[in-house]
Amino acid sequence: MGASKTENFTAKQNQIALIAKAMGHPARIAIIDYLLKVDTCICGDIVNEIQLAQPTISQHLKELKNAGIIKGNISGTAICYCIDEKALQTFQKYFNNIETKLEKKKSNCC
Amino acid sequence: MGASKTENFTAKQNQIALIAKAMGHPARIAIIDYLLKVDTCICGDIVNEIQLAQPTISQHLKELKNAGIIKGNISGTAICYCIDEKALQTFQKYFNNIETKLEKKKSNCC
DNA sequence: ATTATTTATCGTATTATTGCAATATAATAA
DNA sequence: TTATTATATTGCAATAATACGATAAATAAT
Repeated sequence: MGASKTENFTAKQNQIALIAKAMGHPARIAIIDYLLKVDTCICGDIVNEIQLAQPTISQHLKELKNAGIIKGNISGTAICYCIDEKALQTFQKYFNNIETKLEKKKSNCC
Repeated sequence: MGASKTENFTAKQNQIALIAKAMGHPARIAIIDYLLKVDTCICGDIVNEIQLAQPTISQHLKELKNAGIIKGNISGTAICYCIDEKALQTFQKYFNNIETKLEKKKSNCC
């Protein structure tokens, strides 16, 4: 693409967009869902859970990690991934703020 | 890209990813922020607010509309856009669910 | 040391996104 | 009708994302 003109926007806007973008793929939502379901942090059986090739899953994990949504821990030959709450909490705060603003405004164009 | 294999995922996962994807660009976050700031629903001065060409803004508006995040209303030659709360509420529900699950699990891999 | 296991990286084909100039469309105003 | 105004669409170039086969890297087991 033409690169996004990130310099036109605030740091906050770029940060929120980054997290949202990382969540903008069903495979990555499925990974998040799975990590929330299994109470212990799970590594490579995500490949079995989701019908995508191992390199593809690895790539998705990398993007979630870059966005700060998950974190990993080496454990033998495997790597244990789990949710990193910080990014999700940042995003939730943004959403709670949106809801507060929506409640205050009753005007609606349609 | 290779097309996303949406058929591998649940309707819910695809829906959440769709909304997140629409929010995955700082210009679109800026548009949402602006629509929340101006209490009356505003149309084309988004172009003045954000330093991008008019066709680019129009395209971003289209994507937000497709995701159900905003809605528009023809008003003379202008079009009045405003937040459509439904999609955002769907997303927030998903997030509140995540937070509930995170609170219940104290285990952490790192 | 050799082999098995697990995850990451590389290379590449395919498709999607970003951005804008040019142009089209639609409603209003003159 | 002929501008004027506001928004959408088209077309295109540049770049990013998706997916996977092949391969590498790193640890564990034999």
